[in-house]
Amino acid sequence: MSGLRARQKADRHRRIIEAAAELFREAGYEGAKIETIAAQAEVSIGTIYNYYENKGDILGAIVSMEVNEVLNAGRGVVANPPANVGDALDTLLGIYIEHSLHYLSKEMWRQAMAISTQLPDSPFGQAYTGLDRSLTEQIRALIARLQEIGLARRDIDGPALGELIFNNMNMMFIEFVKRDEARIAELRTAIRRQNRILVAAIAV
Amino acid sequence: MSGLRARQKADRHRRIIEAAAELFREAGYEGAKIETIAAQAEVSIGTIYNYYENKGDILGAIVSMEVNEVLNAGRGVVANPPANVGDALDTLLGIYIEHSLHYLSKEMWRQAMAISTQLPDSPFGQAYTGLDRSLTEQIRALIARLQEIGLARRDIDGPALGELIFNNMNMMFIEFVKRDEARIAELRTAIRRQNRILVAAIAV
DNA sequence: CACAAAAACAGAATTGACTCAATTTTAGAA
DNA sequence: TTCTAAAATTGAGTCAATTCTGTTTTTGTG
Repeated sequence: MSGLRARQKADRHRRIIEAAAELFREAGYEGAKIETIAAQAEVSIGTIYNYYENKGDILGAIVSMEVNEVLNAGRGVVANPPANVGDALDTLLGIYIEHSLHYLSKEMWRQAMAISTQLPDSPFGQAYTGLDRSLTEQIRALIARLQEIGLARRDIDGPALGELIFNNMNMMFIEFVKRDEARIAELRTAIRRQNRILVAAIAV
Repeated sequence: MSGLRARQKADRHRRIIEAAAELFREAGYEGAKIETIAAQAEVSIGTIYNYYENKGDILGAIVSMEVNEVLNAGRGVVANPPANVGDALDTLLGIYIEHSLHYLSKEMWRQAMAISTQLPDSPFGQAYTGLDRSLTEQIRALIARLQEIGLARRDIDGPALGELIFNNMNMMFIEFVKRDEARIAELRTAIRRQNRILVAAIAV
């Protein structure tokens, strides 16, 4: 049996997330009150806390969906990378960055990032760290692929390089979401400029 | 006249910061109540909010003092760098990292970082961004110095490289403060490993 | 010195996230 | 169908940051 209880549970999860996503978008994270989310999802305040440990975890569920989509989109690039190191990196990181504001506003990103460092052991804190690691692994996979194909030098420390590239992009992205007026195009240009140093060092 | 009002103001600032620093250390950031800080500083709650916009700004004042000390310590290295690129970078970043936990616990760092991304336009948010920029500039200055002396290639994009090195260190530091069990020695080793790639690319 | 305006202070009231004890609903055994 | 234990829901209550308004202190002028 699919179980009445299990079905109701999934349904309530969905209603809470949908209500929260809408309110976060309309009123911002701080502006969206748990009371309002509860009303909109037609559950009580207590029920929300039965499903999520705290307000941040609700945002976390939304962020996780977004990042997982990005990871999926990245798979194609790793499997079939452009024919030189510079373009390969630019394409993969470009996917990450261009996707980033589809569902999440800069304010939501700021909150999500803040919560993940503030409460690294909360469910979302751990999930976020895991997502960062997955992104790092994907970049590492791309580098390994490029080394395999013979586009990148084999004597380079691939894992360390992958982490370096991810860390740099991530910090640039953090600065990007901190400034509302910052544009995606400028972010990509700046990252490309930094990566050029690395590309020169590792391209065969 | 030095002004009674001005003197009282400076005195109250000092008392608030001292009380807060002590309580943050003893009870942690979340554990330190504004009410208690006010009592210990012998001012009212309202007065604290007259001096600082919010609880985060109090922590911010403490963090700023710490980072400024680090910047000062770094000046010596820039003025008189070790005789090869790898050691020069390692020495400067080593100063940053080794100093970092002198006055501030990991929990305080987590809070400070979280606040700076959560409220980038608050007084502390802006100050923190400024501090990051100063650290980046110091690394850039070191690279420029190494290029001058002839230890680093002149055809490298120094500013971009400086930002890359800072961003990577900073992100590694963020992950470090997120895990209570992480050790400074491991952090330095990991950063050294990553920088090795860069050092190989830029040393003459 | 007396006084009015400006600045700073005080702490009660507000606000919103989160808790918890009581109530309701579901599962499944008899 | 009836009953009981377990699971889930509810919302009033708690707690701590922040706001707000009335009071006090300081300053500078006549």
